[in-house]
Amino acid sequence: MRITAQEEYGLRCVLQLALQPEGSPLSVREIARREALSVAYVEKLLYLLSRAGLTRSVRGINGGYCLARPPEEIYLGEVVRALGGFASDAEICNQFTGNVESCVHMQNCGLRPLWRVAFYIQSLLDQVPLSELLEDEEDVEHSLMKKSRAQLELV
Amino acid sequence: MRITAQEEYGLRCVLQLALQPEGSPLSVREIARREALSVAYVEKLLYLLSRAGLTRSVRGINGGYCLARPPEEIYLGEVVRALGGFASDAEICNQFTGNVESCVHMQNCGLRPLWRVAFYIQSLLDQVPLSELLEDEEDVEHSLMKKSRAQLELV
DNA sequence: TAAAAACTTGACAAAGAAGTCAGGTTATGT
DNA sequence: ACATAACCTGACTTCTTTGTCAAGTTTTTA
Repeated sequence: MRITAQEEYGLRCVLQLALQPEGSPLSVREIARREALSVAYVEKLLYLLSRAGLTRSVRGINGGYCLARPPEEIYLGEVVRALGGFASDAEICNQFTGNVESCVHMQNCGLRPLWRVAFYIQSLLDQVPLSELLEDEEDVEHSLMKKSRAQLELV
Repeated sequence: MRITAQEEYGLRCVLQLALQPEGSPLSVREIARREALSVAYVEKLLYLLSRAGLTRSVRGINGGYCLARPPEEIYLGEVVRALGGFASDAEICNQFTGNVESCVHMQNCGLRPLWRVAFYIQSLLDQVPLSELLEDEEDVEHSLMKKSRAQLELV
């Protein structure tokens, strides 16, 4: 269970865009400078994010990248998925090398609860907007708990 | 954010041990057969788990591995950490290649909230005992939510 | 006490992820 | 219109993680 390098760096780029005043694009060169990453790598990350519809590029001499939506409407879960994120249920089954009787889709697979845990975590990340990451960090954990509770009350 | 292969397979081994009646060890050969993994790989995984104090080996001709504690007292978080799990705060800083001003330990690092999210997830996993994974899977998600709420009420 | 079954552990090879390169295409400003 | 700055994207190299190998050591049973 790890946050991959690609997710970390990709999120750094997204957060730089979130700090930018709306409507003024930030160039790849500038993002790369601020995060001490190579220009080529930042290009690749933003390509992945744009492909997922999270960022938007402005071409031309004063171009760059913007968020496709305001930071309040972009959720951590989306960013994580765009950057390679969680494996889907189907992918898990395809890559499974073990005996068929233990497949995730079988009733008797001991790991199914683990995947439920993973999906639960994913659903929490889908409730954290970027704007929250920019606020006072002490709030994040508390906010997550509140969201957990809200989810519980629906059950 | 991914569950690594090592975590998945290691947890499979642990769950096999948890299904075993207490006091009767399960051989590496048998675990490997049930999970369709190589004997060598299962040896390595159990070595990691024993090193972390989660399993206990019984040598000799009818030996094998047991859980070091009953399934109710072994938590998912421990298993994940034993298998390579989450990076610590210090490791994150050591491997950080970017500019020093953005280090996790600096006040102005935009990623600190992300690490708080990671730690929060970890604390949830530390509240899920193996015994719960063996029960009806529908319960797991609901139980996680209850635990989130309990944690919230402490704040 | 000897053989067999089992665990122990470091070193290594194969597979996969991370990051780079190179050669595009598109838009802007003069 | 042309030069420039910027984005676009597949192919490639490098590095890390996975999983295997091999050569032990320990314990039990006959």
